[in-house]
Amino acid sequence: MLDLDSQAANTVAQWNASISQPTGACPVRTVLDKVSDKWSMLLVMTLANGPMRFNQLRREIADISQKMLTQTLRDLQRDGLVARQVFDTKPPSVEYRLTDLGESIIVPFGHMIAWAGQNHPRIDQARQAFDSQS
Amino acid sequence: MLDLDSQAANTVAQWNASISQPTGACPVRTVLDKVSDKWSMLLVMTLANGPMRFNQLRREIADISQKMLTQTLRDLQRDGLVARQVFDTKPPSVEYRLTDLGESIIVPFGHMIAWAGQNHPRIDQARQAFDSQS
DNA sequence: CAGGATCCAATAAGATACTG
DNA sequence: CAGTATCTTATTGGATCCTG
Repeated sequence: MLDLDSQAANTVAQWNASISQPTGACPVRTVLDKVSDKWSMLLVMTLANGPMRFNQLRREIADISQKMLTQTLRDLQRDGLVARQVFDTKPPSVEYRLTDLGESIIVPFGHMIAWAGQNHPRIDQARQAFDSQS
Repeated sequence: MLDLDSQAANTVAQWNASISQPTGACPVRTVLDKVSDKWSMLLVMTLANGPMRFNQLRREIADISQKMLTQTLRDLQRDGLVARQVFDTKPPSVEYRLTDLGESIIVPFGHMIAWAGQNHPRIDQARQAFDSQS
């Protein structure tokens, strides 16, 4: 697979360039921190179905604590992935929606999901083999 | 952009399917845990340049502790992303290399890196805007 | 050289109670 | 409804010492 190899080589090159940057400014880590975060991507994917209000998200996710929901939403807003709109009703209502930037991350994230779907069986198999012989 | 939207829609569909699985068996989480891990992907990318021995990796990465190097390598081996080969010399030498599965994750990971490279400026800008007004 | 075993500090996250 | 504030616990990672 020449195409796979060239993609991989390109990735390695980008990676090498990104790592050699000053600590804390690494753009890759900036993104990976979002992806790796326990709730960020779950929220992004939930909001991919359309704008939602605070307690709506809370019900949708169910096992997220209110603290983590607040905190994760604020971080996503800070990074420009999510927009927050307050409607001055009483009681107040606040709506969250993905920005264009927020929507765009779904695509590369999709490649990870696709890879996960395809290779999860192999990983699972490797784990069982490893665990059974050690 | 119809293509982007259809990719995103497909991703959302895959995601919805994956989440509704029994807790702990979610293939997406399995992969994200690797990606999100502080050292896993750094090791994978380092090994992308070729097989390497334990202390060689240690020097290459420099700021990884011996504990984390051992632990991360074992996890990667358990997941079938890295192969460990012991040469019975004295003192013993152990070589680590990516498996085919390990190499293949570089591709989807590359899409994340590319996204990061393209959108890091926007994220940075959003952060500054957010921080300056709150 | 390639780790194993401990101990300790930092961070992340859950539970709970309260507010405009 | 949409949060804030605080306390406590769980997880992660680093430092250090030891071994075949």
